[in-house]
Amino acid sequence: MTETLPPRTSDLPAKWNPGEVEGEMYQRWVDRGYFEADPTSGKPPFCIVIPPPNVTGSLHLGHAMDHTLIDALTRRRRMQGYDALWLPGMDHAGIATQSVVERQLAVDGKSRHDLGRELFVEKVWDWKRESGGSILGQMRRLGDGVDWSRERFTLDDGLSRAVQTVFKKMFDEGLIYRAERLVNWSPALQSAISDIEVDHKEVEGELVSMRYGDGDREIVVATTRVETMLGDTAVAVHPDDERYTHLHGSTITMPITGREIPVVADAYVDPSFGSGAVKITPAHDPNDFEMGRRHDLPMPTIMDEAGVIAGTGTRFDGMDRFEARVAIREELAEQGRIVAEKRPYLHSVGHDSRTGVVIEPRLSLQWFVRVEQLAKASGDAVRSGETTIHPKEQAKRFFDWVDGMHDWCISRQLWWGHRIPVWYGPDGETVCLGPDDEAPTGEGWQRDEDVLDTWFSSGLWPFSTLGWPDSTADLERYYPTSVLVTGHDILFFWVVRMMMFGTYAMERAPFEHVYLHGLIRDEHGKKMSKSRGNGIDPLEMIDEFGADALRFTIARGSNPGTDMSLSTEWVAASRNFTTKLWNITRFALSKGASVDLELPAPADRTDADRWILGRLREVREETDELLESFQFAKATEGLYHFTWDEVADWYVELAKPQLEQGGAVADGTRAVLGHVLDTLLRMLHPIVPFVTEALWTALTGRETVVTAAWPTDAGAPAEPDAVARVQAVQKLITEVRRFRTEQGLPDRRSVAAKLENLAAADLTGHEAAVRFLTRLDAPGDDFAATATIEVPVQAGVDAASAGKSASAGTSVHVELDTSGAIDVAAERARLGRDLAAAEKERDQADKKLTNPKFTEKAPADVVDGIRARQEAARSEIERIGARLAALPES
RNA sequence: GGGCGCGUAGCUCAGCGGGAGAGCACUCGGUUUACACCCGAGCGGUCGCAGGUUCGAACCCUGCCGCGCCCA
Repeated sequence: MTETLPPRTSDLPAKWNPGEVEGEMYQRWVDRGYFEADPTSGKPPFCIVIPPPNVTGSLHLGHAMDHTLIDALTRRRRMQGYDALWLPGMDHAGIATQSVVERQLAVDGKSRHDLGRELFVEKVWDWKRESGGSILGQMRRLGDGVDWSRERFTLDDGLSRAVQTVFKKMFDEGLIYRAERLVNWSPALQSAISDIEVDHKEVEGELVSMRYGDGDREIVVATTRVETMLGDTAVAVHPDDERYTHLHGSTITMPITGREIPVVADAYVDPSFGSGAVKITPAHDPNDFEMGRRHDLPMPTIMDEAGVIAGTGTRFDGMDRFEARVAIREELAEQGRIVAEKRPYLHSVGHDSRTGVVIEPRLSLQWFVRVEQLAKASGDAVRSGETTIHPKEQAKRFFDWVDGMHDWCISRQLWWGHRIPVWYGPDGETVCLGPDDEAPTGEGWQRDEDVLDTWFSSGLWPFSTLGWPDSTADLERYYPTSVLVTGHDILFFWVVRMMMFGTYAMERAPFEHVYLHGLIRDEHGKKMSKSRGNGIDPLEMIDEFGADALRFTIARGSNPGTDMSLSTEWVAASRNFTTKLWNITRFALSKGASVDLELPAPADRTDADRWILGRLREVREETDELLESFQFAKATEGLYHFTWDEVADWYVELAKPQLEQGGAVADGTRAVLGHVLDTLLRMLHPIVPFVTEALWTALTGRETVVTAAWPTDAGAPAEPDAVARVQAVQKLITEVRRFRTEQGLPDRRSVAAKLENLAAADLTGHEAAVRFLTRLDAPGDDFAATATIEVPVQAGVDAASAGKSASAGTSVHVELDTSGAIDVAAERARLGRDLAAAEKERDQADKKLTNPKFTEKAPADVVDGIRARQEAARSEIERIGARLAALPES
């Protein structure tokens, strides 16, 4: 599999230009079939189905987030030796897609009715072929490692068979029924929609109190929707409300229509709200509908599908509902029937989430899924642990939803979608057909006109895409899928439906894990929206910074349970990271780093080698743990800091003198560099696939990192003494640099220095590294120290515990010849700051240690730790005090 | 109204019982043969407020204030 190619070291350009490389690289991955699953492979299966994007949609940051995380999971599993399948596809988006084509027709002044159903649907297919699915091309830009050979579409033949099969099964088992109900009706779409497609928003309306009836048979009712009075068929009062007892069983006369409507007694009415009497419009309000059923009231519909008043026999027929609201109020006012008006009156109103139009509850004949049993099975799958929801806080939302779910209205008054497979016969027959049944052809048979909610087919996605209802090898192997990754805002849309259908049709929940990520917001945590103009186009980010930079930003920000902020600056910072990775690899290659060299034997490793190999192992283990628990942000952050702060800033720098040294040490350094980068690039590959592919193939001369093995044994056990010595060296270097900076000694200016006490500090052999990284020259004959830095190092502490020479509290002395007087004020200030810090440290320790309760009750190791800190602080204070005293008067 | 979550450096966020951290921004210095998409050094915080538990609280508990999301 890893055919060896000639080393490409020399091909590595000075700069990483993602835009020039990514497209071609992606195509190569696809051509070589890296992303194709193989059910015959004998490897363990791992499967993720894409949360199907909408065929009309284009890639936005929400997708980018889904896809980055899914791709990271899938690529890692592939490297771990799984037969990894990420199955792509789209849903047909009934309403959205139909609307697109209807808008095109409208340009020519036509409607779908001018074309007729068959021709219109053909037109939509034409649109889909020509313009639909642009998101698929955009997924390639992101680097999605999907199996294109298994791409599916909810309206393709196989998935349509699945829809019809499950519909018939549910119909036959009484889980799907048709009924005249009050549904959420969108006058804009002229279709029913389901509960979750309705957004409830607070709006400023009006509360109008008006008087019905006359004389001793009058009653005051209040409403925010005055126009519905045309459809009132009763006034309800509480049975025990003495104000209205005399009216029970009688009728009152309606204004405008002149109809006589009954006064009914019903305990649902809250006598303390308003007048205690409620107008009842059963065909236009859910509560009134229930009341109407209880009292067997007539249910006249007073509007047409577009929300225009119709069939009331009043002059308001033909008026839009909002226009009528005003007109009727004005007429009632003229009649002196308006008792009170409260305006603005803040109340919650349902809106069609797609068009923003106010929902008009409408009495109509629709198809419903009886959800009780399905919802319970879904809840049980999570309760039993068959499916685990991450983060677990989200499980409660899931339970609340499935436990209180209403029947699901699945019919839509559209043409684009899966047409309901029910035929009505001339003698009132109702026949539901499966996909292989012959449709009745006799005289008078008619097929149901409606199509199914798109989410009916999306709900089958985890198994319909794998071949169900046929029992295919893919279905057998990849169902249930391993993980579903999606935004927490989608929980009720896909996740619940997929869970319901999976537990029903497959008798197994469709996912082992559900990972719900947060949403992407702008740099100030605000929701991105068109109206705010703060949206970021992921494709523009890819153009400007490369796909890896966008992916890295998203992965780095994706903390479970929280939304993330994103801005151009942050993507730029991620791009900087890929550049850093590029440069350290390029440096290593230029110095002959290789994966083919043997790591030096443990005894031959330098402290820097031991340290970085130990850190590599720790980071690898942490990364594994974090990725297994969907903690993408922490895993990514850990790799970022390891790469930049440890490998680049320290190991690469410490490697320079080692390489300079030549011989076995230099060879060992080349091997360690090769090993560290090999491992690091593999670990980063799932997150930043492109740059790691370019670098890893250059480093190793092998074909691809996509199918390279995930590191399982890289690095070496941590060696505390080596770690301590490297930390001591780092501290020493930093202190010298501080001194140089504050004394205004430019980096390039050579400063002669003597380093003393290195041996006592257990730092023998590190002098070259210290000199190299602090630009300190060896003392010449004319050396005359003008300043001294004393750096307490703790190298000996760990060495002592490891049985070596104890040298706790040792300081390294650096004597410098700055060729002139030093800036005493600067030095005094620097020492003063250090002294204050040490005194604060000592005071805190003193306070604790003089508190007998602390020494008695706190664990011994904590007390010991504080003692050690107190000791260190005291000697530091003493040391600084001496230094200050030794400074010349300023 | 119910539920969930969040208030930590200028901004965005980690930390969730024993030494206040990161990225970005900012200041100063730097044409160091991997990198200015960079390097080095720094500045910056009564961890929302008030109580409580504890030897010890950013972290646990209670209340309050402010904010976000979901559901009704």
